Amino acid sequence: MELSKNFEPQALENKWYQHWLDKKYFSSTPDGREPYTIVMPPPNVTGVLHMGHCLNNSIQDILIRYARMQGKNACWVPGTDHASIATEAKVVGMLRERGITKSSLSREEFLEYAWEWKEKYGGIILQQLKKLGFSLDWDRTSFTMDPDYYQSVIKVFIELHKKGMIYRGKRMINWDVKALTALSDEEVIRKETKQKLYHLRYSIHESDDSILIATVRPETIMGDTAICVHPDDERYKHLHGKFAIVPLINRRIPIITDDYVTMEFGTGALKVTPAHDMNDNQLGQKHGLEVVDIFNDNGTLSEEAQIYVGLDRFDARKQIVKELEEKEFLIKTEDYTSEVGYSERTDAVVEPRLSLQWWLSMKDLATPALKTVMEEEIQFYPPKFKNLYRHWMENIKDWCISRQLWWGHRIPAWFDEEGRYVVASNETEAKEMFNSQFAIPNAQLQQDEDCLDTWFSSWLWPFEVFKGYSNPGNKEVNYYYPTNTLVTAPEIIFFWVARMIMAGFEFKNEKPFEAVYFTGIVRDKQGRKMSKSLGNSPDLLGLIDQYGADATRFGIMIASPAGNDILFDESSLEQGRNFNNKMWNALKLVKMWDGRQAVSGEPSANSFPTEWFENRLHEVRIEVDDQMQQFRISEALKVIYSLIWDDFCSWYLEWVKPGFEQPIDAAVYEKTIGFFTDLMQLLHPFMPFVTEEIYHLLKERQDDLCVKQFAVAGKPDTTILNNALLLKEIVTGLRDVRNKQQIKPKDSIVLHIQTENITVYKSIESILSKQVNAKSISYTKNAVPGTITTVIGKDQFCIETEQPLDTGKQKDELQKELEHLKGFLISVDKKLGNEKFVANAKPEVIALEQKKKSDAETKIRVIEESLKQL
RNA sequence: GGGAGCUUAGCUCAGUUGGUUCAGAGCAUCUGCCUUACAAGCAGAGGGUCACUGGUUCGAGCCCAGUAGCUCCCA
Repeated sequence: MELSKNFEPQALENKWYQHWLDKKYFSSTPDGREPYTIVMPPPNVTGVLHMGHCLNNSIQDILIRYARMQGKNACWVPGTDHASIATEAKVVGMLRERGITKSSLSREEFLEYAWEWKEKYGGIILQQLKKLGFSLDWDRTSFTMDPDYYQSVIKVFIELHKKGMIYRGKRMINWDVKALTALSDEEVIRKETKQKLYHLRYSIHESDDSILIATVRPETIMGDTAICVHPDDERYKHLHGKFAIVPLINRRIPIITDDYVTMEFGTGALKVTPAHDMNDNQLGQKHGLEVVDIFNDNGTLSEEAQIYVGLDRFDARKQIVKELEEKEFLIKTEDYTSEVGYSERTDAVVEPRLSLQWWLSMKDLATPALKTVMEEEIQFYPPKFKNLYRHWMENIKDWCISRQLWWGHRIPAWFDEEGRYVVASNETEAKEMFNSQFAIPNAQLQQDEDCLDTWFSSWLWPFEVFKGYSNPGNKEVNYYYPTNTLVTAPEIIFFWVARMIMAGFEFKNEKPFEAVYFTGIVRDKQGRKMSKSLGNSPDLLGLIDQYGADATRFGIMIASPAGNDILFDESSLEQGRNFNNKMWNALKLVKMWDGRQAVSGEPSANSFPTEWFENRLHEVRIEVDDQMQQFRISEALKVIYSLIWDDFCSWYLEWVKPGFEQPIDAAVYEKTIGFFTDLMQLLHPFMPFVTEEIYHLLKERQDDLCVKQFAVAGKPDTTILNNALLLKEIVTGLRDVRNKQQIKPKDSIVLHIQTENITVYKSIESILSKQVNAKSISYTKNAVPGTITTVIGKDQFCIETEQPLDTGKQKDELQKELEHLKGFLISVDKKLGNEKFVANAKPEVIALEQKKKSDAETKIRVIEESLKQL
């Protein structure tokens, strides 16, 4: 069989993915095995694959594949989220391109377009995930607006309303004047913005006096209902209890005092506009101020403003500044920079606004959800996020669950013309309720126009993907719920994670998952978050084409410690690609031995490498198990990477490699194939394609690596592991000497070893001579004159070479090491001489120090002897 | 203003209850190699006052306090 020069991933990936699907390896049904369940954080239907998805889902795939290979019934559920704001924006955009405005359509017509859009584009991201080899149970693909799911969301609303937890309330909200919707705080992006601070003169009622206020929003003066100063501010004490006159509209407003005001800022006098500023609103409530709302929902001035009615807020600002200036109310303008909120979706400046919205009371929901995390019934990885979570949960605010959108779950509330309402699952039921509650038969009812916040549906995800709410107690939800692990980004810890935990307890009486693994945020080389607007996200599909899916997975995982941001750099994908080639070439080497084997008379001759590697595998298996249990996934990958590249390729294969055109011992060959197989299995969850391919090329097989079960790791033999460490150390040390003495790789040496441990050396002699190109190895009691001497461990090595010796250089090297050792010995002696150390330290620590001492002493003696010889 | 976190090699980061022979990896750098699996490679090497200052301890990169710089979240 001819193997290509390098590993070529492209064709293999599709082949294997299709094979796995055909074999239904990713499908799960409840059975007697222990389940291992992950529900995928559903990406937006508007989404296209980006680095965040790649990282997030790679981790999930690794966990799922690892669990599957451990014999668990692994179930990974895919799906998408309807994303009301984002999707509605996309649909509106699509309609605009076709020359259709949303307002010209009925709700039903609009939704038809929206579904059309969803059917066409909504599945793209799921298709893209297949490219990365993710082992999702596709038959379980869910969508937050699937019919059953939709009904569950509505029922949940009704249930919570019945419990009195949902209410309507006028609240200050973040209003997006472009999307005409309320935004949660989290959907508002604060940006440093250059503005102007206008100093305006308000005259005092029935007086020639006046007061200066400073504001960045002069267009809101028509909504002013007070001026507030600090009670201790000497400048304004004479004005306490008086009234000021709002310029241009001449409204009389009180001058109030509150220590909320910062005396040093601006003029120390604050105009209070309760309808249009969060802080002013609180101040207004505290002081019982009038509320004058001067804006329409699209950000234009309303009748209440009296002037400039119908003009946009920013145009109005310009006009008003001009008029204020002309009428000499504007005293001063200065540059000022502060944070302004922008809509995440439309980038419009967010308008704080009073609005009648639906709210969910959170206090009772938060209590068990906080407790379960604090008591580690749900574990956070890394645990530092517990603090953040606690802080948020302890200061939780009610959740505004209504959105002024059509795409989503329509709020099941019916109103009559007088504004009375009932919450019901349909209109018929609503009419009955109107009859019984208000004694109005056959009322004329109108359903609420608004939709529910998307998170109000996705918080049900962990159980509703198994129909745990719509069909409670069914076999599937009983088997898979609670799920095992949630993998998500820390930025949605409040939006989603916290709320899923609340929903779990509220509707299932049980936590939704056992552990939450928070990934980092993927940033570019300069540390900027990857985003569409910055255009700094790499083309992921392009990268997969270029490097292969395995290399892409490797590249993103190797640099991704739990919970820390990762700076994405293409060079780590290169590293992944090189790793593929390394394994591919190792395969080529091993395949060369196929059919070139001999049954050796003495199997023990070559037993050291195989015995060592077997134990090394045990050791690493245990380590990887431990790392995986702690979600130290990139560490686990690093350990496997180094096991394959360094231990297997660089050491083991070199040790067992036969001479040119020589046969290999058949037993060693068999073991080597076995080791290679074990390595591929260990790496498979991380890099599924290349490992499956090599698995099948190593040997004719009927089964697939994808579902091959891990054997239980044996107990490693430390003696042989330590002997190998010694051998490696000696080889490296001698190669270093060769390098420093400029002995050409092709020139052989004669090695004399002075040691008390000849038995160990005998077992590694042949490997040693091969690795350092030694013609012969002999053992000696005394240093050999005319040789290069080096000390490794406690043993002395004399290197005989035809090269002329540089004794000066040799002496310097030995001298340097001697000094270092002496210094070291002093520090160890000091430690051992310290009574407190001997009294307090653990016995094994003391024993260790004593070993250090005797080792150092031996080594010093050996070096001093060598120096004498020179 | 409140809260959280970070600062370890030129760069990006590991470093698990404080205790191996002066702190690890990848990339980058330097030296030598076309050695028959691999130059996308092999064999070596250099490089760090663990931000700073104190404290606890026999012992601190790790624990505590303070200082400086940076980042994020909330108001």
